[in-house]
Amino acid sequence: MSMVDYETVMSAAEQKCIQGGIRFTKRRKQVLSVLIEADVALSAYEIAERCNADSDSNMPAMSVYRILDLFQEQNFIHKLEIANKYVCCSHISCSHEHDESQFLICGSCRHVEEINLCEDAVKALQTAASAAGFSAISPQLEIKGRCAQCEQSEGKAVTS
Amino acid sequence: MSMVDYETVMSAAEQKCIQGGIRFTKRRKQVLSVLIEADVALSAYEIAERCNADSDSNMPAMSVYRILDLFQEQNFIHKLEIANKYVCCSHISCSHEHDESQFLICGSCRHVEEINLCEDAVKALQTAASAAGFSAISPQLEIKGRCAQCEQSEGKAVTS
DNA sequence: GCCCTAATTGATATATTGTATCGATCCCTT
DNA sequence: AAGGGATCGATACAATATATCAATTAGGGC
Repeated sequence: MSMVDYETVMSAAEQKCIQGGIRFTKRRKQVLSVLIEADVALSAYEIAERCNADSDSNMPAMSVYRILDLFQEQNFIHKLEIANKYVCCSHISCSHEHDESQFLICGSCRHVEEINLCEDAVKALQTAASAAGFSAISPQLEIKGRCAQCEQSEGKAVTS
Repeated sequence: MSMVDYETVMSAAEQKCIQGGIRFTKRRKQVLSVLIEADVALSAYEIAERCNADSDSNMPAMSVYRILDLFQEQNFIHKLEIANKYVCCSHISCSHEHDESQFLICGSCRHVEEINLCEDAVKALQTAASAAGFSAISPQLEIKGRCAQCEQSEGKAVTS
């Protein structure tokens, strides 16, 4: 999220918008900025709040949802459906194809960590999925777990 | 879900409640019945509707949520957080330990299919998770994909 | 059997997340 | 400059979930 250079990502996004025939408007820049600069996954309403935090802008949640939908189509962001939150894709400015992404999500505090699974594990998932008639699994995987901090602090079980 | 015998599951649940010192009340029986007999994952409000469908019962959604929480603690059911729906655990009446469960969820139509991953794939997930500081991943895995029917019918991409 | 206590339920309000709709505005193309 | 599609504003509403507190019910000891 903040490992990549802000300007690089923003201009890459702008280029991809132009190539896709859509506009990279002020609203859209605001939302992408917030997501690039966030070090955690954010809900749509949290994104709206952050857009409105330090300016005279009035970003309605409705617009955030519209822009998030657009960004998902463009593969600029991922929705973490387990957490109902959104994160910036770490490969916006990469020229190569969209990678698989795997996210660990803490069942207690909802902390999110991005990991890289070995290819074999991913292949095993693909195989199991196609055996069940699912022709394509999403390149994105959400895994619910329990982060070190929560594990340490108290013993309440992960809701399975 | 309906591969297991209704009576077997209900009485196993009753036994586990007694052992856990909680009551297996009429309300709770209603909810579990609905989930056992459902062949698809249901939302909390859908469960309430089905409870109220063919009787003079008036199950409020509030009660459904309370009972679902309880059942999750007892490992009677799973919440599919990607779909915001609930399914009966297929191992309520098993004496052995709670198995891993993996659910494929169609990103288009939300159809749910339960699969069994090979141990190696699960181990790979566990390893990757602990490398990232997640001490325990949930035994349940939700995988978003695209079911055969949706793949066939139209070409809209899975939201990644 | 009766009472005490804790578990369970009822009832209501409210928070959070997300979708639908329709008119206004902006901006590119001609 | 005008037409038309993309974008945005504004409002309403649906779906999912939590908080709270009073009322009721059910077991366990006497």
